[in-house]
Amino acid sequence: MSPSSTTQPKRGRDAERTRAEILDVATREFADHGFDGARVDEIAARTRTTKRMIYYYFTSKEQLYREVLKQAYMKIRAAEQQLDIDHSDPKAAIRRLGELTFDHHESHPDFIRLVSIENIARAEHMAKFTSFSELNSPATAVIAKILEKGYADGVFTRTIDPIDLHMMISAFCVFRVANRYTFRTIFDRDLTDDALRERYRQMLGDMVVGYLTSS
Amino acid sequence: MSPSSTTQPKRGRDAERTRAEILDVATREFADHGFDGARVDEIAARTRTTKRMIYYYFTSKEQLYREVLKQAYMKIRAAEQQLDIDHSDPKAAIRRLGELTFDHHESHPDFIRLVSIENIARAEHMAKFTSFSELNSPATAVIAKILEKGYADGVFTRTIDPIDLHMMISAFCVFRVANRYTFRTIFDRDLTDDALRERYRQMLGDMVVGYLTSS
Amino acid sequence: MSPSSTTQPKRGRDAERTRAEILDVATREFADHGFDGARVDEIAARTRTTKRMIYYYFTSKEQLYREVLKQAYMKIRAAEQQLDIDHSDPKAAIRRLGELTFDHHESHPDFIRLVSIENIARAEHMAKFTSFSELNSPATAVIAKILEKGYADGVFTRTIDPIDLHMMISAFCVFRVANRYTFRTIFDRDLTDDALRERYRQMLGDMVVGYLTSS
Amino acid sequence: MSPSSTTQPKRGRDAERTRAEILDVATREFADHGFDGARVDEIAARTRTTKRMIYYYFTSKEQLYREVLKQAYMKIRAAEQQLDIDHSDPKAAIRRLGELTFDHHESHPDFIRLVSIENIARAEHMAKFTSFSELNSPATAVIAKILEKGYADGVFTRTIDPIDLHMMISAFCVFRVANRYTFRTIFDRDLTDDALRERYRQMLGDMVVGYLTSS
DNA sequence: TATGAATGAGCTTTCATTCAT
DNA sequence: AATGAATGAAAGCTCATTCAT
Repeated sequence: MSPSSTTQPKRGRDAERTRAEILDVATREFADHGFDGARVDEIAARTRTTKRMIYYYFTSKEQLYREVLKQAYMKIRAAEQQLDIDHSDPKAAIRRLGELTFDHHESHPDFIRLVSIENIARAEHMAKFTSFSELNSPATAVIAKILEKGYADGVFTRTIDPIDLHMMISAFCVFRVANRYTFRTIFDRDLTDDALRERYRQMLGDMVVGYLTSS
Repeated sequence: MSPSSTTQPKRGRDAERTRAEILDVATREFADHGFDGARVDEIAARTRTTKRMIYYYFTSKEQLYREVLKQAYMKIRAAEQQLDIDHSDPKAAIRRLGELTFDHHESHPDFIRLVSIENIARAEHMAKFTSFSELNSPATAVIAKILEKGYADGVFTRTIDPIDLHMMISAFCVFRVANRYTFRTIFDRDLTDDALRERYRQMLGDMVVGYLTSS
Repeated sequence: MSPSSTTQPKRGRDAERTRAEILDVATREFADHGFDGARVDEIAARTRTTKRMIYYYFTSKEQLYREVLKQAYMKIRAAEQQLDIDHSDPKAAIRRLGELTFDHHESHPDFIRLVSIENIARAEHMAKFTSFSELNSPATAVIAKILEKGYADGVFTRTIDPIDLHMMISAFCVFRVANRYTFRTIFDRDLTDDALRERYRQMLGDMVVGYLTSS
Repeated sequence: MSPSSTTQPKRGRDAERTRAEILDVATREFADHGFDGARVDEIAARTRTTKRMIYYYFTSKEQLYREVLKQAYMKIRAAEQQLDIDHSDPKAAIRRLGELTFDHHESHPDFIRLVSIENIARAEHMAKFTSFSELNSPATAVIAKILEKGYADGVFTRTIDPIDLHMMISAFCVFRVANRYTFRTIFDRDLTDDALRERYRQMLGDMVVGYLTSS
């Protein structure tokens, strides 16, 4: 319908594809080396376009990084939207949420690296985004519902703020992925070893349920 | 009073002091900006010596970083050696250990930043150290003893590996400090806010004791 | 006259020319001071471009040196291709070849200096070239032909390998140019003095012919 | 006898020994890397003394180099003094001189490298020596005598200046050693190969005798 | 005589960015 | 919309040398 779509459809789509490709390659580069360690030249080299194009589309290294970060969060949040948990059994539900979070972090190490990188930068890049509401995790809403049911049913005896519980779960899941390198070096234990996954997955659930039901 | 104060020359001399000063300033610079973001010029500027001296003492930026990291770990471990916990009441003991860890991380944010930075680098700088045994946390030994007593007394009902429990505690304490910037941006909550400290401090103890006593 | 002369922009553009200019100036700098003694800054200063451009075109000081060396050899070889010698009289022919080599070395002292420099470096820079076959002197082929005719005619009575004869001639011509400074200092004789040129030119011919005809 | 020899004989001798050791190590370093390529640190590292001592004894890198060069020439000249040639047969005598020169150069590649290096520097370091007369090769005097006898006996028919003949011989011997690296790279022939030595040794004699006896 | 500590000056190289069409 | 060529500024690092006793 749009005039451009009829006159130069290939170009238009290519532009979108090029942008996406740059973003994709940049995500890996930033996740691998941090903001300062990332090289615009390297990103360009791994793309079918040139360095000049990166500036053409993204203006600067910093803005490119911001777009990378934004997209990473958006993808994560989109995935979280899918959270479909049966609330009939609160214990099982909160355990299930923990597992989903656990699996999710494990399968998105680049995202976790970007978050670490952003924290090293004191989140000053994020601060330049226009909107944040869209980034707020839908997980907290799910947690809130589960807690509500749990308290109503009397199966949860200790009260906790949903955001705090989200933090507790995240801490466990993030640490395991984010700090695995130094942890392995010091304790000679690979927290992300396949053989240990199930152990930690269950430990998380036990920990959360233990917290909510004791006292 | 000291004889050296009268004989010491105008410049330099105390090589050990100069080295220590460089290390000190470098710790802040690396913690603030990461390895690639840190500037040797900046470190020099904040020291009474020159950039040349940094290379004289530390050979390269990377070796300086390694020394910074090593010293950071050694200081932390030295502090942990002080852990003096009364084991008579296992519940109270493990709670106390959690609090000490909690306080410790809170008061050493630079160390936590360095650890994050090192994990971004996949711990490859640490890997170049000669010895690691000295870095192994004494906390795990303390935990082991507490658990032993707890199981013997029958107050702890769920078994856990000491290293895993150390991980659980660390995850909570580290996340709160390391990820506070992105967390605040997204959830509008400063995890290190003074007003919230006691809440999280207690939450950690409840979480650990809850885990060990439930089931 | 050329259309490009009217449309060309103010700065740069002719990349090939810039490259050639850098190469030219670099040749002199390396020939004058050796690899380690040469200064990239100095090369830049004598060019219409900047130091940055040198790295843009040549990546590193070493690669620039390699290109300089390669080009020097190629120019020399191209000149040797012109060798047009009448083979009818073998004695005259080999004498003529000696003279051409003699003149050639005299008029290319920079090339001889570069060769000395490369030998100091044990030819390790040359070793990084891809192909050498192109550098093989065409002079040896010419020598081979002259020798063949000489032996067939019976005017040459001593056999010698063409490459060895090339070496004998080169040794004489190269030494006179390459070692003239120390020779002059010690023997107070400038081997490249104009007044002596003809004497040495003829001495070379006599030496070669003497070798081939005696015994 | 001297007072110092009785009061601190060890020190005195050590000083001389240290100087000699530095000179020895420096010779190799300069011969290996040229003047600019040589590293004072490296020389110090390979000595039992410190870098500071090098400056204590030799004032500067350049003066150290000059001493190295001077000593190298003096050793060579001292060896040449030994030249003991039977003059009864001029042909055999000049052939013998050539062989001695040939062997001499082959066994002192470092000297030849230093000479090349000095020529790269246009002999400006040598120019700063106080005396040169001592450096003048005694070989020319020997050559002069042999020539004299040869002309008197009528076995040599072509006249040549002794210094020029020395040059002719040196050119052959020096080139073979000095330019062997580039020569091997280009012609795939190692001029200093053991298997070829006798061939070139004889070629030199034939060349010289051929020159002196032809025409 | 001997020396450990210090250093100014300058080197090669890198990097994000913009010019000019 | 797209791009090859160019670049200012600064980074990490090196080197011969001297200070201060």
